Amino acid sequence: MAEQRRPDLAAMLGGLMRTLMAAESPVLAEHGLTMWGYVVLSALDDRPVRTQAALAKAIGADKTRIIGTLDVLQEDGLINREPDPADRRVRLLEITDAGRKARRSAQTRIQAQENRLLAQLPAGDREAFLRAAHVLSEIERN
Amino acid sequence: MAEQRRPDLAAMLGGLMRTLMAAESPVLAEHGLTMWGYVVLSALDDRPVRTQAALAKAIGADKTRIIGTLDVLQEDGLINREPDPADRRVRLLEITDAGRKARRSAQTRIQAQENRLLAQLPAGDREAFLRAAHVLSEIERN
DNA sequence: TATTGTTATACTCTATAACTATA
DNA sequence: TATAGTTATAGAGTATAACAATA
Repeated sequence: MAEQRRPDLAAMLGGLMRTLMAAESPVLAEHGLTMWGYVVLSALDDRPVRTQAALAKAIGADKTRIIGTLDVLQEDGLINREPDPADRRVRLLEITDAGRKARRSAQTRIQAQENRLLAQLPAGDREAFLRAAHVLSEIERN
Repeated sequence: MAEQRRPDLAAMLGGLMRTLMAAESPVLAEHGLTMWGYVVLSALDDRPVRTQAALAKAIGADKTRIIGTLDVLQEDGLINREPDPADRRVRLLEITDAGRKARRSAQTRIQAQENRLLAQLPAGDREAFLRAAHVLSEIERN
């Protein structure tokens, strides 16, 4: 159980993130999506989020930061966004069919890119890596 | 070998990075270091980098972006930075004893934090995760 | 008075280009 | 003229606070 010397985890993941972003941003651009646009569509596709405040919290962003993104997604017909009749302060959010289609198309391409990177790992490590990433990404999300 | 549905790797790692940064930035602050200051000290400690241009390339930063960081590190006595007698355009960089001490103290604390996170994984996954992160972080660095 | 979403402001980061001092 | 480092400028991204409209 002795700790071995190793590079900082944050440094390794930071480098990997740069590689991933470089590979994926052209795919997003082809789909006419920004990174934040893709993040928002993904959040709305994976689980319904009623309000902008709930969405902001779900993706770890400030409520003011997502407004421009929502404006564009709405203009592009990728989300619906309308006042809640029961409480007209609130805007109800919903991904449209076009939004779902765009997101899933982008995701397929993005995960294919990711899989090409992951293919450089032995199968056992690859599975453990994804499993571990999933566990660790959910930590402190409370 | 069928691909399973999974969350995007970039999304998982992005969330984990946020967790790591939140945990580690207080440690850096206690040591009087910025994130970039720590990155620079680490690069200079791990392998000698002669010039600012070489350092910038090694850490994936623009040459103009590191200048302010170097100014502070030099003022604080954590690095030496002097013109190369053989080519006075070049500044030779070197970590000082104080710099090495600060870096290693910070790194010990940072890795302890990281190990607490990693402790939530089964031992096999933890080792595979670190191994995979190391392999993947070195990709495309050419 | 409190809450949701919006706008305005300022601040930080970063990228680009212009500059200097050497070679 | 080319290169290492620096400075200046402007642009993007973000955070904070003030605001409008509801409740």
